[in-house]
Amino acid sequence: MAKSPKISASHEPGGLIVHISGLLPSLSPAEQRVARLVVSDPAAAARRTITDLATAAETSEATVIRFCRSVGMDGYPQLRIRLAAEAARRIEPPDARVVGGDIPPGADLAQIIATIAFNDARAVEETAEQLDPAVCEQVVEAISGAARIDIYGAGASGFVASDFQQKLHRIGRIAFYFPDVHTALTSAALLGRGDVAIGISHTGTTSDVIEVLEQARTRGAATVALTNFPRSPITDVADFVLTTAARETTYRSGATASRLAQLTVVDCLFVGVAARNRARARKALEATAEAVQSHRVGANRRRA
Amino acid sequence: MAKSPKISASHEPGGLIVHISGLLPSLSPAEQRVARLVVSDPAAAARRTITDLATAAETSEATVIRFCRSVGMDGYPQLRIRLAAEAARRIEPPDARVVGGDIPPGADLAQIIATIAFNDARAVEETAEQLDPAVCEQVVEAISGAARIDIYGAGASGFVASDFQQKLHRIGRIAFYFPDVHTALTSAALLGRGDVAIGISHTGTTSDVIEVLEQARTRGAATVALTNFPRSPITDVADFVLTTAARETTYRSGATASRLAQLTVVDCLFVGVAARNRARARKALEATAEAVQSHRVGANRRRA
DNA sequence: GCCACGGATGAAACTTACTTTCAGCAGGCG
DNA sequence: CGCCTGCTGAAAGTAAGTTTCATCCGTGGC
Repeated sequence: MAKSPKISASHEPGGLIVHISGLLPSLSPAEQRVARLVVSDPAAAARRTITDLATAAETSEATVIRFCRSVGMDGYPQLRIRLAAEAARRIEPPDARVVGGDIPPGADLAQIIATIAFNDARAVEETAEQLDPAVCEQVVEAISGAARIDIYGAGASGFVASDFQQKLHRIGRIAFYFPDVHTALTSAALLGRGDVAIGISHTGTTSDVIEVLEQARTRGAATVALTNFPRSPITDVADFVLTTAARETTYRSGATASRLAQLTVVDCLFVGVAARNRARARKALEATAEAVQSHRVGANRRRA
Repeated sequence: MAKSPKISASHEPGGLIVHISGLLPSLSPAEQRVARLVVSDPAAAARRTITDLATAAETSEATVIRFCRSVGMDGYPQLRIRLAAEAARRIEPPDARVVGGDIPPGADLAQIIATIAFNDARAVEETAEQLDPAVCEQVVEAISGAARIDIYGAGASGFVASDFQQKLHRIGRIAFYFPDVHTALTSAALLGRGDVAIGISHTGTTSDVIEVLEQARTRGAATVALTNFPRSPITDVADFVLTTAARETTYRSGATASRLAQLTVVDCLFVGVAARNRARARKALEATAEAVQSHRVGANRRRA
């Protein structure tokens, strides 16, 4: 036994494949044939049955088992699983999707999907990373204690504002959203100390939203700005500034990345508020879910 | 695909786990127990023998096999290998953020943010992975050639529907969204061959949306469903099925993950449509951007 | 309320895959 | 030349995976 009673650790930490390659010369001829097959295409080997692999290596099943033991595995099934895992790991990481990049003219849909998803996911992750928990905490506290919450947003950001309003409403907070500037201004004029006003604007330059937020601030409400640009005008009228981290999206992406980033922030605030009073929030959510139940039809189909 | 000449394809190239999550509600109770075990710890499942897994799921081996078939595998060994590969691919996120998991009661805001962002980003990525480009392509083609596009969605999905409508409108496509069922039904009744109707429902069980989509189909329009559950009722009335891959979100997350996933799909379709006629789309977008310019105030501040 | 039906389920029979045993055989050495 | 040693595959044995089938349970029709 040239190979074994040694305490050289059947460790093989990094790569099983590498480990096998290293052991190759110390294996018997028949086992080497098996090893070569395995090393050259681990994924394919993982798919084969032991008989299959034995045949391919022009040897018997017994030899394959011996090979498994030689490389430190308990048996063939274990080897198979390890191989599958190895093979999966060494799959090329996503190709050259330029972050924040444009979509090349010749791109097919699969590429488009990959690029968009990559950028969208990145926007969400990066937004979360740069969010200041301390500021969030303060905003959550303000919202939790507010008598009333006004949320402003125009265009695309209006969707997010509306979403936020709905969320807060569902857990029993008094929140409003106004699709119309004039109504919003009127409402802002009625805010006072103890109320909260939230303005959402990706660019931070939407005059309508800024104006309304400013009005709210004058009246003594705590103002919150949600924007992608920490130095944009909207931040001048905000007590608390929360920023998203969507890279400047090209016109083609439809600005969805910024939308997703905003929604993520909104979700964080929402969950933060809900967490402050679990019992009440849970109850409210269950009640609202119950309410739409009659508008749902039977369950999913079984089988194919 | 035993069910209809549907174009939705048992695709699942990206994530097997995700695929299983989506199918979960369409599985029988015993199979669901198996599925939950598998989803919650794929790596562990891969290590188990079929008998072992069956015991853990408090069921018989036969059910495990049935489960394998239900999710599109040939048998248990194949599932095992795929599972091992999947598990290896997803480099375990360092800390204990349970995917799709609940937020622990004691969590501070920083944890909440991290958890939410992680789940949201994952939903976006996984949705993109399992999207079938071929189906997308067909939908894009249908939209591009449509005389008119109706988009339906209720509640949270209504936001997405509305967003989609606005996007298409911005690049000069004739698209409509109806917040009200009656109006929607009326509109659907006026659709015909060459028109496209798109129904959005996370659960796939929203009767209002299904009803309207069915009406549209009867009138000869091409129907598209966007849902998280590939076997849900809405897919019965759809010519094309597009699925999102948001894991079942806990009540606390406010279902934002599913929203983001839907938006991502919508964005892909939008970009796909826009890419079909770059010049025209670009021009339209520039014109619309121009239009809101007067509602923007001066640039961002420099310095601190 | 009863019955027929269909789907879900696990026990058991069955098949296939994996593992062990063992005898043959090739090469090396006295 | 004969014996030993270690490699090897055939075949036996065991465990894992798969199929079949009887039972059970809920549903809807009469």
